[in-house]
Amino acid sequence: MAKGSGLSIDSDPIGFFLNQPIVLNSFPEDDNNHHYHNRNIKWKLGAMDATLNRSASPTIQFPLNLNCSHRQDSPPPSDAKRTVMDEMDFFAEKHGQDNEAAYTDVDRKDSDGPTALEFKVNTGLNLLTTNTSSDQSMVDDGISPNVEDKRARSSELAVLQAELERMNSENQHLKETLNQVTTTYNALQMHFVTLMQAQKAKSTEENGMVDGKVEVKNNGTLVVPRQFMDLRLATNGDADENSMSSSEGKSRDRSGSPGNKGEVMGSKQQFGLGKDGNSDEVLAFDQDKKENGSKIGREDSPDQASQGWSPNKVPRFNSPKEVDQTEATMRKARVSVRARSEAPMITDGCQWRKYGQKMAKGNPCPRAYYRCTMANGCPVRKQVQRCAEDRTILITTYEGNHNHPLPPNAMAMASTTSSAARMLLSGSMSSADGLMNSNFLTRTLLPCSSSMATISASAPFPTVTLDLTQSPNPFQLPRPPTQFQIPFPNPSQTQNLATAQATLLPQIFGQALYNNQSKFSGLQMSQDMDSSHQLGHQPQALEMNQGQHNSLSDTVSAATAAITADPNFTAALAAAITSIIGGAAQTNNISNNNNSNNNANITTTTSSNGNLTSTSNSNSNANNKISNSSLQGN
DNA sequence: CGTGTTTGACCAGCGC
DNA sequence: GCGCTGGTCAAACACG
Repeated sequence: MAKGSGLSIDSDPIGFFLNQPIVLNSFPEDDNNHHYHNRNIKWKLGAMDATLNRSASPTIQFPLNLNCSHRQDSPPPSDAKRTVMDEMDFFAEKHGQDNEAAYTDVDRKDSDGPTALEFKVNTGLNLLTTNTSSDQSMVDDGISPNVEDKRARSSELAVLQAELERMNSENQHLKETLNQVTTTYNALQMHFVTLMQAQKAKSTEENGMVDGKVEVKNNGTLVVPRQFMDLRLATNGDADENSMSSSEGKSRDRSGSPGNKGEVMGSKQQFGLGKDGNSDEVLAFDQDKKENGSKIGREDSPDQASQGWSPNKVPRFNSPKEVDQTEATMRKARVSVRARSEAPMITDGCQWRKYGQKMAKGNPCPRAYYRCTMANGCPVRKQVQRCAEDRTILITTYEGNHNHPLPPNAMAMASTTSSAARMLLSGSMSSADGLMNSNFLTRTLLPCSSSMATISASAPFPTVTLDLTQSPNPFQLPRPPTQFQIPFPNPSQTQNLATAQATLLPQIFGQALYNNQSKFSGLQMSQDMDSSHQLGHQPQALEMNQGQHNSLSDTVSAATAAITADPNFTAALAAAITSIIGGAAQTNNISNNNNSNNNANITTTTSSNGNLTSTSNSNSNANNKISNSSLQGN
């Protein structure tokens, strides 16, 4: 099996081009949609400015503005109503009907009239008119004794202004995000085109896309690699990947000339994405390998491979500060999946190469280290270790995001881990406090606390543990009581069970969004659209529900975004879980479903020991030496 | 022969 | 500085 070089990824050149990290990218795929967002943003900005201006004006009545500003829940206005309404509705794109109800009184009045344009202009005027009754009294009363009212209004006005400013900044942020997405989208589109062309020309040409320089001589098009890089850098997810990969610093240095490698790596990594099936790119990679003189297995192409995932390592990327920070954080984020499995590893759809094994303190079972080999520079690593307490439980800890397309059956786990990691990071980013992470997740995932996702704020890196093992046997999970138990289908094989369960997690996260459309509908829409576009068509995705699959990663990303932004996400998540509980069985096409009682638990706890739950004391003397025994014990 | 695994050695961070 | 530990490297080995 040629690992690095070819694999079978070729089968799906483009389909999985979008990985979690790029999720947002898809969103603009639909031109209409894209434009739509742009418009919204502009509108919102414009409206806000207008509002501010108005507010400045002595004649304007703020109450009206206020109404507008609070209409976040309202849906996107029809074109006729765009003006002020849009401002509020940026997030509520989907809620068509609600909008109507949400419109301010003023708007309603205006809306009565068919004239759309007038609204815009009149909004201010209307305000006057509208408020007239009350306000005018005030104005007229300039003479009136209600000076206090004026003061109250002025103070209110100040508040509103502050609010507006806040929203303005928010809009700015959104705008930037949109730009990124747009950029990404363009890049992807270009890449897609390139790939298509490459496919055609493939047989005849082995063009030299070496290293980062993808000179598309033959195709006459783009600098594919670069675009990818941009993509990844541009998007959030990217940061993850980059960060992960970049983190590998030190060890690499050891093996190879650090200087050059670092740079080379950078470019290469990005190319890693290129593997999507473009044989050309793959070849390029191989060449790189040879040049580097490293084994294939060692993807060490100095780049990524070397970058161990050890938290200590310092990112070498030249990426922007932001990225660095993000990387630093992402690098540390880990997602641990506890699953009951007899197999040495749970099937997550990815290809892994074992690069180490050693005894870990506190666990008689050796810990195995794996590296993703689906792409040369894929920074994803995972540790597999059996639970000391219950050897039937396999603990798989993932770190990093794949920088390459994933097969359908790998998407589930990847999405799950990615989303969990992002959630974790989202919390950390906002709080910048490790402890906050746990709190955040606790709040988010398990408002009530408990056992499905375990968050460890201790340890060098934040870790989220998704516990998919809930067993009927009480002893097996010496864990806190389960708060949410999501009935997962019960595949006949334990291994599948783990995967299957993991598959649903993203849905849960994503579902929260759906239940919280008022703010995240925008993302959702994009996702939905994406799912149908996703650069590609992913024939392979057929195994799972296609739509489900396609939207999976997107949904996860959106969920992450939601978590980050929405303080009320907990409620949304709870609702999502509730809904999923009802429909999980149907939505998930996991075969062999039985109605058994297998449940997946998300536990929120803080382990003192780092990641996984504190295993007992069994053998504290474990040396670093690797024992060949038995991780794979079965 | 190519690929993946094993495993002793090495390195870095951390606590004492 | 020392020891412990986690993580990775890379030569040797195994396998098809």
